[in-house]
Amino acid sequence: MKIKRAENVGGRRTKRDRAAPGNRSLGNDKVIAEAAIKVAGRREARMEDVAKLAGVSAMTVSRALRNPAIVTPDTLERIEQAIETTGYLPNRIAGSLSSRRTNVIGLIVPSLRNAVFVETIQGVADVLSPQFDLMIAHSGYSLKGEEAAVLAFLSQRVCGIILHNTKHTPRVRRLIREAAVPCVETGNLGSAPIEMAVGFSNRKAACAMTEHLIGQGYRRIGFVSLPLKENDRAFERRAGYVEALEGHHIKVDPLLMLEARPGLVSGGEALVNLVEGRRKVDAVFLTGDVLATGALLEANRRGWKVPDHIAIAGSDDDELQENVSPPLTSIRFPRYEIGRRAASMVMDRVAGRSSGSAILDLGFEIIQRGSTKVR
Amino acid sequence: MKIKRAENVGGRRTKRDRAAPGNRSLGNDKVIAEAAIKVAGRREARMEDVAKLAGVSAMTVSRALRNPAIVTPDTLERIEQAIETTGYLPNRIAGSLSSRRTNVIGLIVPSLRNAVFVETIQGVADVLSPQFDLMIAHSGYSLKGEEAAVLAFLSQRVCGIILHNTKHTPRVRRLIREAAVPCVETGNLGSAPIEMAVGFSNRKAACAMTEHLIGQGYRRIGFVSLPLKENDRAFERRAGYVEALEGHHIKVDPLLMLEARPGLVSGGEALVNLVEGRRKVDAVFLTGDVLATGALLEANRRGWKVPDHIAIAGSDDDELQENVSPPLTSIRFPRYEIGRRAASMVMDRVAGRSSGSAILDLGFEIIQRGSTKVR
DNA sequence: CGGCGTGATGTTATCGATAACCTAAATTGA
DNA sequence: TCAATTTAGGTTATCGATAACATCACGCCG
Repeated sequence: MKIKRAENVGGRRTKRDRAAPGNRSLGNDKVIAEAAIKVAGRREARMEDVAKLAGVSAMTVSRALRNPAIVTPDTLERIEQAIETTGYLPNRIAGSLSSRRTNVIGLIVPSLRNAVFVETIQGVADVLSPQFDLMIAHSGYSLKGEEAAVLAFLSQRVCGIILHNTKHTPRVRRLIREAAVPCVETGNLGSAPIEMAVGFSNRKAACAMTEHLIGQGYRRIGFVSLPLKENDRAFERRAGYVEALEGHHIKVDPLLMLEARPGLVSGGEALVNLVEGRRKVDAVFLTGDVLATGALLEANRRGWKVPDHIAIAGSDDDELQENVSPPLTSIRFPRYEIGRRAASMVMDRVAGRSSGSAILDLGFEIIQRGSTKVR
Repeated sequence: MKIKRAENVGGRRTKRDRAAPGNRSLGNDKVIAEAAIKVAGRREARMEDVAKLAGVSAMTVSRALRNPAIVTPDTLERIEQAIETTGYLPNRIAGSLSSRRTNVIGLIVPSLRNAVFVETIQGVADVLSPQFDLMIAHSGYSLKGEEAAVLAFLSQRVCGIILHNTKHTPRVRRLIREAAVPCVETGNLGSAPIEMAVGFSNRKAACAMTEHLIGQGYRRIGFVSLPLKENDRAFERRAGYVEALEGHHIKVDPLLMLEARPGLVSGGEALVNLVEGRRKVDAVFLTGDVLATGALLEANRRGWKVPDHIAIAGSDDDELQENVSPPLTSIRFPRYEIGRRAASMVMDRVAGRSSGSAILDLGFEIIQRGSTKVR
């Protein structure tokens, strides 16, 4: 991709070239130039080339591309023709520098390995294209990683940022504010957003599920989440679980609260730990990744009757949880919709169609299925 | 983001500004300027500002940022200090235009909804960052969609392209060749790549699985794939299935070959269609998305013994197929590794560390588990 | 001791587009 | 009918960095 600017051929002319034309053989120079062009391949067409061919100025070509309505149909056609024959491809880098505005939206997710983030990405991508381009980075679940990604995006002068997280380093908050880039945070609603936020309350959702279980008559309810460290989602969910228990005057037992690494196997292990542990449990609420599904599959393997021996509830409902046997009681978050909304909020702000802060709570749904019994 | 260049404040000075300073009150102008700056917020620092503060030229700052080793430690420190106090953030748009080279790699996948593509993306992202930024577009499984994405990427002047697909429109092939952008195609190996390719042969893999089933004693083997239209992966896999049968002189029965939409439910339906159809079947090979898992879950729901009543084999092995009961016999493709390799191939080419075409076959693995019986 | 590489830094022109301003012809309207 | 406005398009300077070349001060060596 990198073409050496050999001999200034077809490229920049230094002052000296013009100032001292006599310091070398002109004829010879031209020969060298043509050879070099051949070696480097045909130089790509610029707007100027298109303009010349169409008999107009570059500015008119620029206008024709961005707002065809303001040029004469006749001129427009000649320009289109010229674009065709030159094979011209607009250079958005140059356009962005000049207009001080890109059409790239930056999106940062904790990881691409986790399907729940991907659903949101798809929502974002569906709404953005084809008007905007999407740049994606992953933070690796770390705040420092997020900061690095934000810095990279700001250097790229993205015109908007979507963060799949609502917890950030102070520097990230400051950088985004100072750059005055439209920013939407998605996912857990709770703390004050940098600017706009769309998502749901993990605390409320976990609280609602726990209350639902209590409502079904369960009293010894285990809770499993991903590790709480630097994971505000898991943290909030546990808070919701505790809140529900306390609200119903059920003792909160630390031995019933586990952290598990992501993965099916890990979910199964957590279930076994709880069921075979020192405390009696009648239901387990596993939240995050595929923990609940893993728990159910493990219960099936061991022949534990679900929900009679042990009830299992999950979160982040997906097609899989719906189709295992018995199907899992779960929480459905509108992840795809969150992506779509986040994208349109950024787009609106970029286009100047909205301003001010905004928080959009899209809620959640408790879905009762066969893995917990109905009173 | 878009700041109006009001009154030329702090911005461009037109010729007239300099040529006719007398056409307005200078003193007043300055007041307006300061007011406007306040409204628009502090103007962002440029390299020039940093340079001035550090008492060097902009070029030295540029050098310090890109190759710190070539500036004096003393100068470097002053520059770092100046960057700190000005809050300078490099403008990569400007840098890219000037150097005619970006640090953005474009990646096009059919869809983000499908986990198998995401695994490759993660591989790409892990290798690319932090040196390169990643731009992602989805084609929506259509060749025209891919073409649009390629055009957008070329306009952004990405320094490399990774296509998760090996079938393209002629225009795409031509555009990428003409732009001379390093390009890697991932996934199905078969046709001649645009430049480089890394992946596996879907045909060989499906053939191997079918032969494996034949080796286990199965003779009436059903085959289910995603719809073949515009999906070279599904197409190739069916070809491999047919090839294996023919190689063993087993009659190829069109009634045993089904196309199914993606999704667990769809896989279950396909299984039922085959098992309850007019033809006897003793094994079904479902390839693509989560069809095989869906089939197994449906068999469990109906109480069909797997593998005694019906054997089930899948492809695109994942943690889920490994953990259902019975665990699924499947094909494992090194998707994450493919992403990593694709990324390094592009990076090498961008850095000029390699050249010429390359095809890398990372193969596959047949994994025998409980859903098919062992002879 | 003078010439000459070498290493650190400065100067200039340029990358390819667009904002802001400008002009001339066409159109309107009173 | 002729000034006022609109329309279509041209001109110029600029966005913020970097490539290529220029320079200048050393230190080294024969």
